[in-house]
Amino acid sequence: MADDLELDRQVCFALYAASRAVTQLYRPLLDALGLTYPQYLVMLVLWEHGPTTVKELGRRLELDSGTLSPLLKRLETANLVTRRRLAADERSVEVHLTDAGRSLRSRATTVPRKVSAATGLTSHELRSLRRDLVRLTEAVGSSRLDPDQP
Amino acid sequence: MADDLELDRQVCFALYAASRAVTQLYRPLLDALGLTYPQYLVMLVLWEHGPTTVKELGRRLELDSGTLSPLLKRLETANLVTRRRLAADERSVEVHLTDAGRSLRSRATTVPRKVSAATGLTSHELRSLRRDLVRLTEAVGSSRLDPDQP
DNA sequence: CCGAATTCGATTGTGCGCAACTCGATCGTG
DNA sequence: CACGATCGAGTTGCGCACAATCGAATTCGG
Repeated sequence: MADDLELDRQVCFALYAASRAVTQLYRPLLDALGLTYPQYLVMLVLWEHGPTTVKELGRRLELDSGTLSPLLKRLETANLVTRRRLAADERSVEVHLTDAGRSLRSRATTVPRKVSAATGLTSHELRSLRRDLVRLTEAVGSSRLDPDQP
Repeated sequence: MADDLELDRQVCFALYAASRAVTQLYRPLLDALGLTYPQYLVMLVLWEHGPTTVKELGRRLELDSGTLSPLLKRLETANLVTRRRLAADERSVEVHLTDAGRSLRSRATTVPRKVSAATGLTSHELRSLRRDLVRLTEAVGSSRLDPDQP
């Protein structure tokens, strides 16, 4: 019905708009570090876990090599990471922080607090929002919608 | 601190991942209609409100002309919309549905129900999630973070 | 072992998002 | 009315996302 199509903009569009708005919030902070938001996510994984294969980055960030390969190439050009093939499995590439990549961490520590303050939500609301979003992502990830089914 | 950087992936990453997961959920349904998700949003506005200027589409969808102009050109090539300058203000371009664009609406009516069913959330949870997302978007939209401020 | 299937990463091509810019139309002020 | 400022679209350039494909390395089944 027409009503369904009007209502449709409610949750899904809200999610789409919120995600872009938050990315915009990060932009000036990350510009100062010379990073984009996806690049920042990669750096977060490397800061937290150390050397990580491309496959593992893809698993943690839910991104594929078509996104990660050129992104990592740009981080390498920026002298923040290096890549090397694993001796144990020459198919795998492990991403390592450079000294510059490691030292960038200290300049990034103020980012999360600024962002969460700007959201205008309490930490309780943020936690509740996160829980719903994770549930949504998990439920949606296991669905394969068929356009011909009801 | 290091802890902050780990926590940072919590809400913001959840939002980023959920948004992409939901877009993936739409993809097979919209592929059957020959639309991308942003194109579908434009069609929703046109189905609901009729002829709309590019500026008004941008206001409703929070997209700028750099995104909308090429998107509308593709919808025009697909024969779903036409564009014409307003006589009253030659700067403005009004977007109109073609007959094919109007008739696509009936094939889109099943999309919202399929998507909301696949989210695995109750309608109450979806409403609560939407409310938080809208608040987040509004709070974030009025913030301009300065990398040099605390 | 050995050939087929799988895995990993990179590449290609398309379509956003968004900043920065251009250009013509319009508006505001003197 | 003149003219500088502003406005609305469009264009350009860059960096994702993601589907599809490729090639090399590895694993698996017979």
